[in-house]
Amino acid sequence: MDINYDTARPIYKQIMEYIIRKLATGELEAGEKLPSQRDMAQKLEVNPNTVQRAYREMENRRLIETRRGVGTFITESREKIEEVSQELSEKIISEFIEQMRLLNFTNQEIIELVKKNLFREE
Amino acid sequence: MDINYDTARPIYKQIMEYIIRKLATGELEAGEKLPSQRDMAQKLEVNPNTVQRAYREMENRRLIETRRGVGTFITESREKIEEVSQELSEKIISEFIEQMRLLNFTNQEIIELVKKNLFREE
Amino acid sequence: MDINYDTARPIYKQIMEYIIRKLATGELEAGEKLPSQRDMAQKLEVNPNTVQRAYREMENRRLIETRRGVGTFITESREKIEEVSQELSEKIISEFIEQMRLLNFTNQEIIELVKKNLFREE
Amino acid sequence: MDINYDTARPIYKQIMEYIIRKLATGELEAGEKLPSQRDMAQKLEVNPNTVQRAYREMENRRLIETRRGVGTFITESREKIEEVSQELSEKIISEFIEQMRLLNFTNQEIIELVKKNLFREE
DNA sequence: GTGGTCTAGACCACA
DNA sequence: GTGGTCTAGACCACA
Repeated sequence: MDINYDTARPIYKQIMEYIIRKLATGELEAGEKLPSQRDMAQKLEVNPNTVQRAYREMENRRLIETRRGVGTFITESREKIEEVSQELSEKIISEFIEQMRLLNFTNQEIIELVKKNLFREE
Repeated sequence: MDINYDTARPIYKQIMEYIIRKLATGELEAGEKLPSQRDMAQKLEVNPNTVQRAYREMENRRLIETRRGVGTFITESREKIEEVSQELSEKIISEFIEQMRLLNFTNQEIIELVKKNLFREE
Repeated sequence: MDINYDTARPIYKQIMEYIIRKLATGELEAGEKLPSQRDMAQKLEVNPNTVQRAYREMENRRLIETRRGVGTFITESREKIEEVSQELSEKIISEFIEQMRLLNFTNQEIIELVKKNLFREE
Repeated sequence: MDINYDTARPIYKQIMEYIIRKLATGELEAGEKLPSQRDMAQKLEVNPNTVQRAYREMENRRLIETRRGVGTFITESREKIEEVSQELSEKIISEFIEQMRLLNFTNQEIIELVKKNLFREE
């Protein structure tokens, strides 16, 4: 994972999205053990507080569970994982559309612009 | 214009984007006079300092020109306006695509998801 | 005369320096009549208040004299003119040297850099 | 550093030039950490907001990088530092020459006047 | 502890 | 009236 220190995007959110992406793409699975906060911090070269915050927020959303003395685990609930993954992509798409609408682009124009960009980058 | 006071998005950036959007859609034109800082602040119900910061950052980008004692004006350079407008939509689209790619969506899936969302909202 | 609206340099000072330069170079002479504030403002496409301020400051320095109902005149005192002209160039030079010294340039380096720039611009 | 509170020169610009001068003379180097906004403000006896503005403008020019929660650092790019240092002295010299030219001084006269002033001040 | 945003308000410079 | 600078201080986000 590449942490981007320049961007306005907070690091703890980058970590959360990194994990949710891994869930969405199947690289991480239900019940799997996550690296300890300490290890994760070291691996990402990031302050342990920052990892803690990311884990805490994911725990609040019931995406992960911390078992004292044992470690941190992805939830066993596949529904929960599915839900969070969906949420992430839904959010990305709807924010994108909202912003394009503010620029007065029509549906057709939005589709064309997306296509153009998808091809250009190949 | 709707200022969102709750969001993480700083007000001064919201003001900047509001003006850039108006330029992109042609509601504001090259050389046009902007409301004075005080008037804009009153209209948006924010502090004049906040408006000033938005104006100042746009001046640093050469998008607007301020003349002390006179007022604040959109640049005369249509190229500059075009450039900044393009930049805005380019940035929105490429960030969107980048995020979708990270989620392992294929080009085809991205297009389908965009279409689905565009129609659903109608 | 070209007024520069972009610069941080206030217009009224630009007007003052413009007139002092004309005195320094002999284009304007002792006792000569200046354009009325109104005419000057029109010629320079500038707010009459601005011209008034420039005239007022020059009057404070006894460089010009206003005779009510008659007009505004350069002082008759050649010494005064000489003094103000000198002052202007002295000020320009000593501020320049001070700034270069702050950058730790030696006398020799300053002279070399000035020479290089004088030639380059020819 | 001496802040001049009386002058027309804004404090935040004085801070910027102070730092750029330190870069130009090598007292500050690429990658180095700057004092925190609060510390710098206390040291200079100015308001933290004023320091922040100086830092922010330098960040806009990519001269420094700030990381929230971590601190403020000189850019790693030696080229950038070189560029900004050069810019500063270039600007000082060319503005000086421009003003002298307006007073109809010849190249030779400008050089003589500079020399005379450099020696007088010793 | 470190940076970021915002408000309220004073005072100034300029046109 | 219009923009520019600065202070004091609150509150937040992040590491």
